[in-house]
Amino acid sequence: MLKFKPIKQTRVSEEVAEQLKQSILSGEFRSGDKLPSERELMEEFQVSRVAVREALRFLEKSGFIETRQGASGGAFVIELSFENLTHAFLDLFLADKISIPELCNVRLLIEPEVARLAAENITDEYKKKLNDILELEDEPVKSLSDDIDVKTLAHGVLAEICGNRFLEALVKSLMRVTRKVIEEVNPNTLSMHPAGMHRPIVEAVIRGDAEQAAEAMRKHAIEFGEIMIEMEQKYREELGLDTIKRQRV
Amino acid sequence: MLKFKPIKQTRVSEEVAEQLKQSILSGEFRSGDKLPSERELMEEFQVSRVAVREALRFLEKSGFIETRQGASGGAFVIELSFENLTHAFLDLFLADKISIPELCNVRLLIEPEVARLAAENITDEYKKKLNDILELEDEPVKSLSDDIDVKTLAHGVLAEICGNRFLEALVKSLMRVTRKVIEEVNPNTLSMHPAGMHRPIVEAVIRGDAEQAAEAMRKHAIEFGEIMIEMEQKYREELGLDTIKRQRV
DNA sequence: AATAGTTAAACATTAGACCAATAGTCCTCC
DNA sequence: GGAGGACTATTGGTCTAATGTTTAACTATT
Repeated sequence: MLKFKPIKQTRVSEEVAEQLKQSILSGEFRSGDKLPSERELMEEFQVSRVAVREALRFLEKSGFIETRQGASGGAFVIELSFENLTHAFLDLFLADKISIPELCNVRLLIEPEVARLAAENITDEYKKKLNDILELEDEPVKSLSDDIDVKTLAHGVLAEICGNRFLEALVKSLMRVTRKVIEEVNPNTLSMHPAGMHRPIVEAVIRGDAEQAAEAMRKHAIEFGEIMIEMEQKYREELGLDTIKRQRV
Repeated sequence: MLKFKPIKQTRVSEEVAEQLKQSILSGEFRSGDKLPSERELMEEFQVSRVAVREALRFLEKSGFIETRQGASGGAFVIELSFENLTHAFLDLFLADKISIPELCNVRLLIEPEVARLAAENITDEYKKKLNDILELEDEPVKSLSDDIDVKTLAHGVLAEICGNRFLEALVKSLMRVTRKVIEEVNPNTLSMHPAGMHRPIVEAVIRGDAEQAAEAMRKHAIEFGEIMIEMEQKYREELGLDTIKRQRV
């Protein structure tokens, strides 16, 4: 009894994209390198330029390359970032596959651990940076955007300190999503919480007190979560939507 | 002094994609609906067919639509899944932006909490399902693939029970990445750990014992992490690569 | 020396044609 | 009357060729 393999029907552009992706991942092309021009690729792969372009768009959306127009332009390999992670989170959120409480509870789970690790791995260099952040946070803010920038900074730096790049990417992505949510739901309010609210966390990290850092972050995350949930309920009331049930970890 | 706004230069296909995406997110097109054909969209947007196609490829890659060929084919809106999340994780991994220890440590952080929540939210219906899983795990396995399938099942169901769709998506994505890593690094070994190893976790969840469930999962995650790290080191030795330093949470 | 114009390389977009897959219709031949 | 096959229309997939746009480097002019 012969067993036939099903014909896999793939798009030309997908095969091209796959080969290029492998080339990049294998190190044949490194960050900063320029891929061959569309016309060269077209000859090499023996496909039309349209196919090459679709493949390049795919790689671009995946975050592997960027394309520049004009002379000395082309497709350049770039360092893969966690941009895609952020987009994936954001899309899930926009499509109502994730709610604000669910988002906040995940942050509540992750961020205290990040603070704990940061306290354990803190270096003198980062101590200085954290001190600068404390000063920044005490200054009066001008706009919501600036405010979020500063508030974001503390979490981001802690994530960098924690020594786990995966956690770092997760935290930074979650922060960006949170930011987008705030901007959409509450674009007019200047600030939702008093200045210097990260002080207890940051100070504990600087001291190297892991337990205290985790506990302070936990408190902060809970408080922040409450604010977010309230904010959303008010928003939904304004729009006449159903309010949703609270959920806690 | 007049202030000019810089000309925003966006690709045609991106604008088309953006408008279509908004239409989908706003509910104008729902899951299962068919978007207009490429030729219709081309007339409506007043752009070329190539531009429309690039936009559709983007939406397809983002997980919003799928395209079918032939008569009564076209671009159909589908339910957004966490597929993208998985790809984002996997790409970061393939590009060496995430290591196995980092991955395992994140799982070690998340999964015990999932087990705890599952124990708190367990229903009779899921109790039955978990009992079935226990039976399945006791059976002898035939292939690595089947083995992973079964092992994966327990984690996945717990994630479903936990009541936080974001956590569920994260856990399932992390599992898929883990699976890919195992398949790449250790394609020949049948099983890495004894059958029925999820029993303590699942039983605790069925009992509704949150603390015990979390603790059992923690133990399992640590054990599993050790195995993964060993497996990788052996793999790297075989290939003559540098071994990497252990890292723990 | 600074500015303005020119050119060439590369991506961006368009138009039109043809191929391939698929569902429905119709038609012929038992 | 029914089954199988041929035909057709629709729709995505791909290709070719031409033109537009952007950019950097070069050149000429004042």
